[in-house]
Amino acid sequence: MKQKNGLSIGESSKQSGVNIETIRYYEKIGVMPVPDRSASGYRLYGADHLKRLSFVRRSRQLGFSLDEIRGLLRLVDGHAYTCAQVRELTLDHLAEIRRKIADLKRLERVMAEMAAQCSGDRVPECAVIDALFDTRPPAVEPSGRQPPMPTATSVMRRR
Amino acid sequence: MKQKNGLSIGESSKQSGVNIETIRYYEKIGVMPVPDRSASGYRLYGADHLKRLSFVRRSRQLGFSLDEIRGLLRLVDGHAYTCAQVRELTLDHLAEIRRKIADLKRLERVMAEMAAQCSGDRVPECAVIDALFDTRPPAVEPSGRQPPMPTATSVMRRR
DNA sequence: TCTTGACCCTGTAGCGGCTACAGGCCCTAG
DNA sequence: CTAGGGCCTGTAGCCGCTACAGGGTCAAGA
Repeated sequence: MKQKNGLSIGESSKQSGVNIETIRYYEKIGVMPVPDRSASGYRLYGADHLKRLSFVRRSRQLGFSLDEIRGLLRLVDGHAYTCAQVRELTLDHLAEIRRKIADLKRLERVMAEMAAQCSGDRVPECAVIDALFDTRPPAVEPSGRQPPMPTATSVMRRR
Repeated sequence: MKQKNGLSIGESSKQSGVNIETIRYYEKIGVMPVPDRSASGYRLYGADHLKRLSFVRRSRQLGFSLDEIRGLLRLVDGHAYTCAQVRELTLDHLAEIRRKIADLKRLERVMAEMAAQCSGDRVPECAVIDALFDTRPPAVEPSGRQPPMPTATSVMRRR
């Protein structure tokens, strides 16, 4: 598997935990650099590629968007980042996570309340359905934009 | 705006809070029924359509996927649902929300810890970057599938 | 009556972040 | 020499919309 000048994409995938298709995708969108190729056209990766792949994976796990990761990588690549810059991105992201948590907690409360209304009866009447058919507008809107989480998380108003 | 046989799509959009394009999209994917048309081909909506639109909107706000909503609507349309069936869907959904909250809270902790390591110095060394480059695997995997939230929410292992 | 502008129509393409294929080449083990 | 796994490129699909382009329709004002 291991050529003298690098690892195959499959080996890199195993070691970094990033899917093969995803590695090629990252290359296509410019998150990963174009790698060297073997004589027969196979991609060859070195230790620096592996580190970068792990960086991207880790950042994705932490919920950074690929765009945010591009920003982080630009700083890293330029060796020009300050800790303060990085912290700012991190804190922005943290704030967004907290917004999501708050939204989901409101959601949780509403769902739990709806479920609690259910008697489990066989009749075609159900508090949940009634609540969903209720046309009153929700009182709490989701806190700002949340593009990484397309399903809305706003909440019905208190009953 | 109001024709004798129904509301225009724009009026329905305003009253239901569902975007015009989204209403047409719902029709295309079969969540909304094909409406009557005026002589000139305009869609005409009645009170039942408005109720259904509100139902879908409300359910989306509560994080139900369109597929789950289709399930709810099938029950409603058949007038054959039991409260127990609906409650089951609701509780499933509630469990998923709770998983997401738990994942996000782990995330929050890790991000906050990382940010706290930051000194704000100008030097090109940063605890956040270091942590992201750290190749150790995360200890906590995300709890099951979470397709509605594509950004991963697994978390690095405790430092 | 004509014109303007708001509305509506269909159809298609794009978003993010992948994933899954189709149809081919390459490489190694038996 | 053949079978199988790996790798290649390119394209299409997933969700839940949103944003066009390129037209038709309708009502109010000059």
